[in-house]
Amino acid sequence: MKDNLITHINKFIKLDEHEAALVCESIGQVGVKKKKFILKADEICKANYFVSKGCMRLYFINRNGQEQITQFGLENWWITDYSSLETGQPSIYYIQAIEDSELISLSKKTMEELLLKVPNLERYFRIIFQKVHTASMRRFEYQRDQTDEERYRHFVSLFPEFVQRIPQYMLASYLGFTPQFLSKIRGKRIKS
Amino acid sequence: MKDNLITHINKFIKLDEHEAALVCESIGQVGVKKKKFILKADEICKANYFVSKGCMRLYFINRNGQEQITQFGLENWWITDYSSLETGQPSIYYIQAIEDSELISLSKKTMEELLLKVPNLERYFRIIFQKVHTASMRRFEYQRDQTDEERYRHFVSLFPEFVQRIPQYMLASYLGFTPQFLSKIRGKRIKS
DNA sequence: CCCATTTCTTAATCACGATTAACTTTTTTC
DNA sequence: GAAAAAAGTTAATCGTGATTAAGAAATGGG
Repeated sequence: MKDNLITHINKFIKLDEHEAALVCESIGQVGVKKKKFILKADEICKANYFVSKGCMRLYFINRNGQEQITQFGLENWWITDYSSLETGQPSIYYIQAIEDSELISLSKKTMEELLLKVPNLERYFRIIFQKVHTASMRRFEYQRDQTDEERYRHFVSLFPEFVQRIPQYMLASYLGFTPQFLSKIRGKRIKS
Repeated sequence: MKDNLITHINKFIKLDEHEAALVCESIGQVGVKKKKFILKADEICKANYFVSKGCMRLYFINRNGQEQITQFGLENWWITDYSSLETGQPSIYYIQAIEDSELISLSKKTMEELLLKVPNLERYFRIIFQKVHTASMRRFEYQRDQTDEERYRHFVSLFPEFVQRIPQYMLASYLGFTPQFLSKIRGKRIKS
């Protein structure tokens, strides 16, 4: 499983054997069963998690008591609450497994040490964050340029297989509307 | 003006004299008058820009022909369309000066060369992107947890001085609603 | 295989904020 | 300092998607 991360890193930078070994020493492996949490609100987020298998979700509870999914963590994605991880303040987020998953964990402290031992990894994480930022901008564009219905249809056209993997109410939450509305949209589709 | 960038970098990492000199050699300076553009839609974004003085805005035109501001670039912020910059594809964005501004530009090619000469900068940009990502998440939370009116009042309470610096229609666009609606909100406030 | 829980559907009513349009005020330009 | 352009206001109407509620279907655990 640790190989997945090494492989991923090697897509962006070149690690020599020694560096790869250092990375492997520093990281932990966690198996998470479906519906189990690795972070809950009011806890302090301890690590950054690389999803090597399965699927996670990051969400918070809004003031109406509804879950607001802000991110899915699929294979080869990092997932965490950076805000809590960086500041050491309690998180408002929950991170939960949608499927039985395998994670690689990298605690804040270990990450700092590892970055000193393998400075090359700064480049890896710089590239990852840059990609994440670009994706955020893209998502923002859609949010501003499309109606909820269009955004749903667009998402389905982009990720048809992923849509099958998760309950619809999670997709509705991620896209920013209610399950009832999603059901309404889908109802239309069948009738036409 | 180049000093502003060096100072900013030194807040996060330590550059020695030689490295600072290399950075200064690599970057360009641009003065931009109010309302002038450094990027327009359909152009390819050539550089990343550090705002050392003034204020910029990043926006695109949505399908209804309205400007959608996605980001302001204040002093000590980087601003660019990373998507176009990375892929070399035409941008959909405009980057325009809201005030007379001073920018430091770093072209893609030069940035790549500079990162090889001063690997330490990978860390700087990693940290910057991580901060940007955290800010995006925060913004997303507000988007999902507050009504437009609440988001406006919250923004004003966080950045009262900035709100004075920009036209209201730009703030409305940034916050994702119409100038008319903003006007309505403000009307309420005065009456109470 | 059955009961409990989770997920999805349908429909009626409601509210936030968009749209349209006309007008006022402020800022810029010459 | 006058004319033009840009920015802000107000009000009436409209539409998207929320809310509420009740029931149907699917899934899962023992």
